[in-house]
Order: sequence, then C-alpha cells, then structure tokens
Amino acid sequence: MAQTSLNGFIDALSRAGSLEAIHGVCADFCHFSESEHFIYGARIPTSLTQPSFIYVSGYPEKWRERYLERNYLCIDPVVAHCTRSSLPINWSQVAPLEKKDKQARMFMDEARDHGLRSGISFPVHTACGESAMFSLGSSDDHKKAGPRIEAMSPNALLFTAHLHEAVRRLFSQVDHLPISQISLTEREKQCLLWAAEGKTTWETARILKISERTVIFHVQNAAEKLNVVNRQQAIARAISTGLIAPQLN
Amino acid sequence: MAQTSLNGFIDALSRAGSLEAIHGVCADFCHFSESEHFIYGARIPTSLTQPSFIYVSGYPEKWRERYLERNYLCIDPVVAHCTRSSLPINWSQVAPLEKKDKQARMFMDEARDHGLRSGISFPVHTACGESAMFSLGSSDDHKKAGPRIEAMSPNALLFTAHLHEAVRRLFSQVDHLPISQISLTEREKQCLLWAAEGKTTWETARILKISERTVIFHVQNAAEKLNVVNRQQAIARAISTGLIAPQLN
DNA sequence: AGGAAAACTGTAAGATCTTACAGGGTCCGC
DNA sequence: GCGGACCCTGTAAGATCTTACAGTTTTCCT
Repeated sequence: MAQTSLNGFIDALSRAGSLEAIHGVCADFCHFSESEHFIYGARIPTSLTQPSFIYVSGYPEKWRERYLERNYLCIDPVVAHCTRSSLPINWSQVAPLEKKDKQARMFMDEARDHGLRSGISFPVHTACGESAMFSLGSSDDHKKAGPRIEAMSPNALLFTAHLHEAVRRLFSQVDHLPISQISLTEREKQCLLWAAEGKTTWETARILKISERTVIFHVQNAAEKLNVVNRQQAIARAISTGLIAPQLN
Repeated sequence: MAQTSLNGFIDALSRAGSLEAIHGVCADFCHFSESEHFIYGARIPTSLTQPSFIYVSGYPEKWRERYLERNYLCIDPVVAHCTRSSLPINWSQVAPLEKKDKQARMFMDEARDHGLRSGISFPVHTACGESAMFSLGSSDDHKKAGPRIEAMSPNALLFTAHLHEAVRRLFSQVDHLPISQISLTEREKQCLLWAAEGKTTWETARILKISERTVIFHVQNAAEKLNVVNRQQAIARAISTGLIAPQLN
C-alpha cells in the first residue's frame, strides 16, 4: 500500500523498524516521484568493529557492485558535493565541473551506461560527522526528467531528512543523547572545552583566571559525572554527547 | 521587489553579497510564508579570535537582546533539537518535553510573552561541525498558524539550505580547506579510539599487541595530520569530524 | 627494482596529569 | 538556619604523556 502524500511517507518512515521497511518506503517514494532508481547512503560513525557505511539501495545491482568494487565513493563528484554542501545537486550540474577531472568524467559516463542518465541527490548532515545522501535517478535524459524531479526537490529534501533520522534511530549512538541525564556545570564545561582545544591545565587556569588545582578539580568532577576514567575520555564523551563543541579551525 | 516563488528566493540568495542582502531575502521569505518573525543563527567555526556565531535576525529586538544577555542558547530546547537532528521542529512539539525541564518551560513562556507564540525551526548542518537553524515565528497561536506553516515546511527547509550556503559563502573557511579530506590510517584511528575510550598508552599497546612506543608514534602522526597540539585535542577533533566514534555506554 | 607510505621499535629527559590528602567560601531554596 | 550545589585552593608522590633522538621492516604501486 504505497503512500500518496509526503506526510504518508514521513509517517511510514517514523514507524519503520528495520532497514527492509525503510527500503520499502524509499521504493514507494521513488515511484511516487516518478523516478526509476534510488539510493540512500550514510556514513554513520559507530565503532571500529561495526560497519560505518549504511546503504539502502534501489540502484541497478550491477552498478552498485561495480561502484563498491572500484571504490567509486572516492571519485564520485556527487558524493564530493554532498559531503561539503547541504544543497541538493542536479547531476546535470556536475557536468561543467567534471570537464577538468578525467576520473570524474569517466565515472559519470559509466553511470550513464548503467542506466543512470539524470537525477538529483539530496545531502543531509547531523552532528559528529554523520552524513548521508539520498539520490533519485532516471534513465531518461535531463531534459525530460529534470523539470519533473526539480519540482519534487523541496519534498524530497524533507523526505531525505526523515529518512536519515529513521536510519539514525536504528544505528546511531549519537542520537540517544544522555544530555538530559547528565548536566555539567558552567565551569566544568569550560575546563573540558579548553582541554579539548588542546590547552594544558596551566593554560586553562590562566584563561579562566583560576588556579591549576581548580581546573583539575572541575575536570575531575566532570569525569565523575560522565562516568569515565580520565580527562581524554571525558573530552570524548562530552563531545559525543553534545555537551561541548570545540572549535574546528 | 519581493520574490513570489521559491526559485526567486533561491536566486536572490545566490546573488546576495552581504549579510544585509541576505537579511532582506529572509524578510521577504518570512512575509511570503505569512510569518511575522524569523531568525537565522549559525555556528560556523572560523577561528578562535573571530566570532563563531552569526545571526540574521528578524526577531523582536528586545527578545533578541534578552536571549543573548541570558545566554539562552544553552537552554533553548529548540536549539537543542536542531543541534542533534536534521528534522524541522514545530515549537508546539517542544511542549511535552519541557514539562520536566523547569528552565525550558520558563524560557518558552518568556518567548511567548515576547510575541513568539508558535513557529517552526529548520536545522541545517554541514561538515566539520558547522550547524545552523532558521526559524519562522508567529504571534498567532499554534492552532491558527500551525497548518499554514506546516504546509510551507518543504519549501522552507530547502530555503534554509540555500540560506545557509549563502552565509557559508561569505564566512566559512572550512569549505575551502576541508578537514573531511583528512584521512587517518587504520592504526592511527585505532590508537586514537582507544585513547578516547580512556585507555593509557600501555593499555592500548596491550590491546593492539604492539609496543607502547608505537602507540605514541601513531597518536603523534594522527595529531600532526589533524593539525592539533596534543592527544586530547586529537581525540576531540577526530570525534567532531566523525573520524572516530567511541562507544557511549 | 626503486620509492613511498605505513607500521613498527628503542631510550630518556622533562612536562603534564592523576590521585590522595585537607580544607574555605558563596549562593539558593526549603 | 541548614543542607546542597557550586566554586575555589594547597601539597606531593607517582603515573602518564610529550618530545627529542635514531632507526628497521613490510606492503604496495609504478
């Protein structure tokens, strides 16, 4: 029973309890938006032993295999765009760029040969390096499929956000933040934050105009609250749970 | 000359060369979506000495001042949602949550007193810890303004993505020297990961069955690649950029 | 076959963090 | 007024990390 409205798809995603269920919703949405192929790929840092990449594929199996085998993730200009930007990208807009990049051009040609002539990809990012993209592709050329798919963009972007959250619900650790449980005091956060910026106890003491001993005191208290064994783990957990957010320069 | 279609706004954003110009487009879009107030706030890591937060405000000035003065950013439950999720949030959905949180409830009440009775916020994230949100608010209550604004959600989300990119074009350095390009070797990631789990050099050496010296070697190499000064900052940055993901127990 | 990248190892001085001891002070709500 | 939360401080021994020195081995690509 395929959905007929955006809200229907969103509801379905919020109820989906497995990757298979999510796949079904995506397939329906793909059909709804009059596209032939779709793929969702996420980079969700989990841990070293678990997989970091999650796919929900409605792509031609041959192309997907080829893609993985040749590690095209590193070449794919659409992926490159989606990791850097939050804007949807029409594959036809990649064309001008790839002129310069031989690898990228060959890649796009090969995709065309596998029946992916036109399409749009929707990036989505969340905290701590989680990122994903959802692509809708067609074997029609851009002139034919372009306007149709462009018109769907706002809806597809919102769909992508919900899709990503549905997957996160299943896989992400970051999602279930104990933020409500653990709260650090202002000082504790400051001391941890400066430590995360690479400052020593002495430097932090200078910055906050307190004694070294007090900085140690706050870091220790924070570590106890976070239930960790030392400073570096305290930093790790405080960041992972969103309690602090160090600068990235 | 206010825009009358989503594409018009998007074009205007792509041409905007200053925060003032962007403000104008936002105000038009706000009017277009029949809302009274808007605000865009971004956390764009630039450098330690430059401001990290960028605002484009169409909020009541009094409320904005009050917000900054009291540092409500740390309390605001809508901000909390937007930093963690990629989903738009209707302010009325916050209500159930705030029951438990006295601070949050008082905050929402105060917002209401300043003429922000209902609204939706749209989060947007990009790589390397950049995040932002765009809010549309109204002094009408949720029942009156809710459906109107809900219907705009897909368009507003796409608008938010373009808005964010327009601001990034003006301010972000990350776009041009992407940390996401940094790749750590398997060993470097392992050593950092175990350090983030609170293990000492000696413990990590045992776990990986290598010498202490080698663990130090890998951590150092990782720190160099990440352009940081010590172990704790390396952990912080590797987590923030999603290169490693320690367990959350 | 040569070169580059990755992985690996040792020693040692000095900087930094951890942990244990033992406190004093302010502010706020009940 | 009193407990509780938060903030603040000192000393000192021992554990851990950082940095400097100087290498070897393996793997992979051209």
